[in-house]
Amino acid sequence: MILVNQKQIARELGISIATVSNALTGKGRVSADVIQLVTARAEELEYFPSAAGRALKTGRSGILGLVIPDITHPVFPDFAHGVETEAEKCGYGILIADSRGTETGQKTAIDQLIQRGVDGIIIIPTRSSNPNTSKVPTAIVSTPTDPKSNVAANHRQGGQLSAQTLFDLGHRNFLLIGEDPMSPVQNERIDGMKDILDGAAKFEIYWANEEFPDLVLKAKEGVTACLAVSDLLALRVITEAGRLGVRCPDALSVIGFDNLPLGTAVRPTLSTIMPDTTELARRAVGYLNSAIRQDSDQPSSSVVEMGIILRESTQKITKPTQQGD
Amino acid sequence: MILVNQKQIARELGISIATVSNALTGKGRVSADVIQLVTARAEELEYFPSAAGRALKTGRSGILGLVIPDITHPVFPDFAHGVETEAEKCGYGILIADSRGTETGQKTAIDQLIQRGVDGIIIIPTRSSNPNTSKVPTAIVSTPTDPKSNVAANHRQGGQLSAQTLFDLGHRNFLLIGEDPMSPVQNERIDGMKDILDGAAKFEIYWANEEFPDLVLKAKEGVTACLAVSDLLALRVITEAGRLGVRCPDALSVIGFDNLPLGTAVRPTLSTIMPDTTELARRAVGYLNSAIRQDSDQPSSSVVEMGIILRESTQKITKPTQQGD
DNA sequence: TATTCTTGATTAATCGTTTAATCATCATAG
DNA sequence: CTATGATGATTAAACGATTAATCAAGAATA
Repeated sequence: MILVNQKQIARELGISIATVSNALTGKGRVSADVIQLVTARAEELEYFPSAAGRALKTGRSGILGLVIPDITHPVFPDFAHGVETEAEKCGYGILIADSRGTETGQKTAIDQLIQRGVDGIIIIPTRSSNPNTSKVPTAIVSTPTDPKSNVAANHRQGGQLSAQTLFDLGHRNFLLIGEDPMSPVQNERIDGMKDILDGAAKFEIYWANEEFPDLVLKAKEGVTACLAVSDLLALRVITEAGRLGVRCPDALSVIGFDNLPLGTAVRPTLSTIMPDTTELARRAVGYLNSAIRQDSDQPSSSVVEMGIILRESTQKITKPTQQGD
Repeated sequence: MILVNQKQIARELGISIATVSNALTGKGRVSADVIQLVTARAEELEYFPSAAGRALKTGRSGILGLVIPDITHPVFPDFAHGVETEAEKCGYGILIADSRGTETGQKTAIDQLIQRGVDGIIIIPTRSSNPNTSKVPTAIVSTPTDPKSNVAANHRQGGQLSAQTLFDLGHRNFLLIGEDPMSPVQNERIDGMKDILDGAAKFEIYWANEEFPDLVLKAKEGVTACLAVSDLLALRVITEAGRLGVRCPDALSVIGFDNLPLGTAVRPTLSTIMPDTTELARRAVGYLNSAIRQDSDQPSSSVVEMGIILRESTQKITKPTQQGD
């Protein structure tokens, strides 16, 4: 397999290398027929410009770095997919690096990427970390309350959507379930729920890492709806309820977050609040792209609204809420 | 931010560029004190060798490509994580490309990666496709029955493990549930189950895409165990059973595949057959690495055994099987 | 006819690193 | 005292693409 480069094309056609380059990139002054000739020959020989050669001269590698705290986090695949397709549209490839959730891991991941010559980096930061972003354009995908965030999903609005939807279905006695009270994302979701329910309905908050509610007891107390901060948690609620004889959605409506694949596998299928990861990815890449090109008219931060997918796990309340204990 | 390169270090120390390069790579003949001097100065200036410059000269980019049919496939994250950590150990970065499950997508993804100068490619091929592997070293991660496969998980043995485990718990009347009868992976898993059960127990096979079994009826017919080819399917079985009043695991033991995160969220928690994706990734990278270095003593194909994780969804049979219908 | 413009192509330098070839210096051996 | 070697450093040529500067030749203008 002989390596085919511009030199070879130039030699075969008896012209200079510069003309080949100009013909292929359409930059200098080249006659139409020479362009024709060169592109045809390049096609025949299956010529691909050398990434290294081009990068060296232009100082741009055409590669973006993607730093994620935990590749196994369920939100990641959709996001990565979006980043990848959007990046491709802009002519970029995606180099992934896992920060393993630690701040030092994040630092080395970023350094690695810079070392490999990426043109820019998309970072989903580990909790409350301060990624060093001086050496290369950066897009930070975090939460709306994070001041460093460039792109974020509106978790709070998602929480509002979650609560409002079930409120509108007639529910007035809620269980709000988070997992980790230290998680900013989960707290924002819970805050959004509270925005709607405060003063308008009865509700209790549980953090599953600390204590999981007794669903039978809660049902007896009049709870008819459960708002979970994640689909995994919602799944736990549904199945726990099922085994305890609290029928879902007849006796208990449940809604989750993130639109995981499990949502269509579980019975009843799971209603969920869905961050538009594709849009998130588009904005992150778009932001980064114009940061690289130094388009200064770029918004410093944008927030993506969440949507809802209604399935079987949520339904209109069937019996009036027992307001008493 | 001034770009710091070997030239600058050389100028500052009043020595030649070649000496700087030699000192840093330890290749030519350089006195110990000069090495000391150069490395110290490089450290101070935070010098990083230019990936482009090095790649151009050496013809190696230090980057591996990873082609996956569907980034949202639940097995992917673990695998990608393994590939990434293992690659880093060997000094490689990982460029991901999504083939979108189509053969043309796969072809363009591979071309893209080659164009970007990757040193090798790991491919999880789309169904029964023939990835063109001529231009660059390739490791194909497929199934043991795929003749092109270099690394594979032993799905059949996994199926055997699944069936044997429940057989050993006393079950004699099985439901085998797949999703897509066209999937090689699922068929191999089912074949493995049949290896154990054929002649030793009663069993029926259902493909959920075509028809989902009536679990109440099946329970009445004496079925006590359900072997699903994926955790998602197992989840559906568990929750479907739950809603129909077939108690799990008391009346029905269920086991899945892939060790998805949902397995610990669902109640009862889900027993599962687990492909060792970390090991798979290690072997894929290892294979590719030695293919790149042209170590010819490389096994052409290796198969990774599957393991099992026992949780609550499987248990010893409580009542004797009703053999008759 | 001499001059300027335009067009199309070539030269040569450059990006940062590696590496073969060369050179200078000094020590050792003949 | 000269030849040989070893050592440590330098020169210069790559790698492949891009691009500013230059050049040649024909067309248009004065």
